[in-house]
Amino acid sequence: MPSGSTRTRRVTISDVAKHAGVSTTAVSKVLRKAYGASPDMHAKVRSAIDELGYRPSAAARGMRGQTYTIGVTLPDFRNPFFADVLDGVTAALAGTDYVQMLSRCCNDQVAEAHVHDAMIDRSMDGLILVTPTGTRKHLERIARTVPTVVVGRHGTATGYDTVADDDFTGAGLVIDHLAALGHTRIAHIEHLEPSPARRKEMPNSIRADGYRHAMRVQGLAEFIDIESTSYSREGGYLGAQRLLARDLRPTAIFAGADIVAMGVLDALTEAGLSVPDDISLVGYDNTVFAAFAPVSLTTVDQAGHRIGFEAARLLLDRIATPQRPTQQVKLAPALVTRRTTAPIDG
Amino acid sequence: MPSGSTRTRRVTISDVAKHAGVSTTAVSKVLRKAYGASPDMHAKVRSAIDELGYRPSAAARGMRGQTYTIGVTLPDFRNPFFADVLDGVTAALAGTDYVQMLSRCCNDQVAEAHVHDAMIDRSMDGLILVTPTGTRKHLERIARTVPTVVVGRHGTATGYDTVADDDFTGAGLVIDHLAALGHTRIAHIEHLEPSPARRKEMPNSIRADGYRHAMRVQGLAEFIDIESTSYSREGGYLGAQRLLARDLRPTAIFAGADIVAMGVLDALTEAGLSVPDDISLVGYDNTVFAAFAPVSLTTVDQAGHRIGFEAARLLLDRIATPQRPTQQVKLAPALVTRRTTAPIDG
DNA sequence: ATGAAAGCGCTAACAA
DNA sequence: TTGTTAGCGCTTTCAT
Repeated sequence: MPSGSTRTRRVTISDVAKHAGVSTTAVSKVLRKAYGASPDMHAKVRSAIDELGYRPSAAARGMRGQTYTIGVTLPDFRNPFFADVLDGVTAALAGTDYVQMLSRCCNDQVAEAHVHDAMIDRSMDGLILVTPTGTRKHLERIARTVPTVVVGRHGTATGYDTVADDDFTGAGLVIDHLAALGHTRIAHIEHLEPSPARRKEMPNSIRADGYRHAMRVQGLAEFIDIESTSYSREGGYLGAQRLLARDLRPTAIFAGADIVAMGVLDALTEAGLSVPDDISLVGYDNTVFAAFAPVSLTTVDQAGHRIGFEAARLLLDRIATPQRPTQQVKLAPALVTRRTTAPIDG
Repeated sequence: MPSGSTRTRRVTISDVAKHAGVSTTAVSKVLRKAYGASPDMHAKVRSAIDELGYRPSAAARGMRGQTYTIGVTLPDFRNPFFADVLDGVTAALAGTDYVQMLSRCCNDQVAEAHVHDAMIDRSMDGLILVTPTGTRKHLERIARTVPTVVVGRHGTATGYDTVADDDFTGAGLVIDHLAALGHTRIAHIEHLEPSPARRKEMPNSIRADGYRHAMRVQGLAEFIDIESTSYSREGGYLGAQRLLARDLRPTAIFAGADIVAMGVLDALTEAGLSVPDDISLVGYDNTVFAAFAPVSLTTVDQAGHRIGFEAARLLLDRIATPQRPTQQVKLAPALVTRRTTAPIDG
């Protein structure tokens, strides 16, 4: 709000039009690179824009056309994996007129819905929702309102595109690796998924499914052992404590996420157990934390950068062609072997 | 953009007005809790809003009044300290009509300016800039356009409020602690600040000043030893490597930030040195990473949550009273002693 | 290829 | 206390 004394009126499209001696329509066309403006017109308008230091008001644009704003929602700013995703989005948006604005979703359905609403209220042109917790129905409703890409959830939606890591395969990579090292008592700490409907979509559930499947394929069905807590440091700590209390404790733990592995390490340190001598540990995400030398965690790289890049690419594509059929992109994970896994008799 | 088939027109203020049998002005007043609407009017409008599921368009609001959007810019999403700041902002905004939108600033003056412009273009009501790298002049210009609070920079500005940790004192806490443990060869890894103008404002420079000052006070002037790299893991790694190459290597390292300490630990692990037996290490920020059991880093808590909270509080205050004199809030840091520091002869 | 004019959904003077 | 009305800065028909 201009406050009389200091704040000055913004340069508007009509200032530019007047300065260039053309109509506001012409300026608008140049701004949007729309059809119907001669090279001459372009030049005149461009220089007027530069001279006056004009910048279009996104608010005003939003009332009729686009705001050139992409909204991105994240469940958590502490998990460094998401920073990789954001980098990918940034890379895909570089060179376009689009700007990304972020919000945290709080891992809570109501708060999440508010954030989505807030972005829609602000006329954002498209949304990238990273591992949202909302119901399928809610997501479909959002997607009906604004072009949307959902990251990290599986399944085929009718209204939005999805980009996800192939968590099923990723979990398999972990189990195969541990089995090859001679481990049999391989336990898993999962993020509890209370909603049966979402169990088919959420990465945490898929990872647990992949764990079960791979254990069976390896002939280790009888050793399947899952602790359900949450993808958080506390969840890892609690899950590990319970696993250590078993009569025959596991020789390897597959934590569903690096952040969970952090909690596991807290518990193991406390119990005086060393990794990998006493117990092997694998995470998931390949966050910067996993690469940290004193930790050096074996984990699964799910290519956060590429996930973000693909999501943004799909979104721009959908903004341009809202009618095209939805796409599901699944990216292949890769095992990153470090120093928290060792042969069983090593 | 509505695409004909599926997307439906949004409910507008006139729909609500019609439904409630009142004027749009009345609805607007109720929305803004403005003066001049009877309780009766309130009730009628409220129920119409609920029945129709109306939500105001921020774009339209932005053209005349407020957008109820606070823009927050961060230099880096990987440093978990900033998550604490964001939590504080969120806490202060809870219960208000304001929503925060984030953007990364990339630690680059040009990119940063673009982000600031993007937020201004989107008619945000206020900006919280967390450790921006721009010049003082640039910041003053932003503040002349929109109410602004700058976090993490020192000095008295005429146009914007500031909230910062007392970095000078914080560095002193570290040196006093290490000196009390008998250390004399205490080295520091700082973030290089090329601009002389900003050297008086940036937290990194102030921490280095505090280090020098405290060393002198402790009678350790001759041992002052600074490596200039950057506040990043790579910076810590590089700085530590250089320090370890000294003829007489330091017995303690004060890393300017926890993230730097991470890099130092990488280098120490690589060199086969153990902490704190071979060398003591202190960070700055008290991020979650520092509390992580296998690390257990002694560090300085700069109360990120309170910093964010105060910043948001000041901003809302300035939005309400643009003319009030600027304020500088400086928060006292506290040393958190953990397991990376030990007596020199321990 | 260009411009005039209508209108997007709100807020804020002003009138009643 | 309430309603009428004029824009805010753009985009978009629709003439020319």
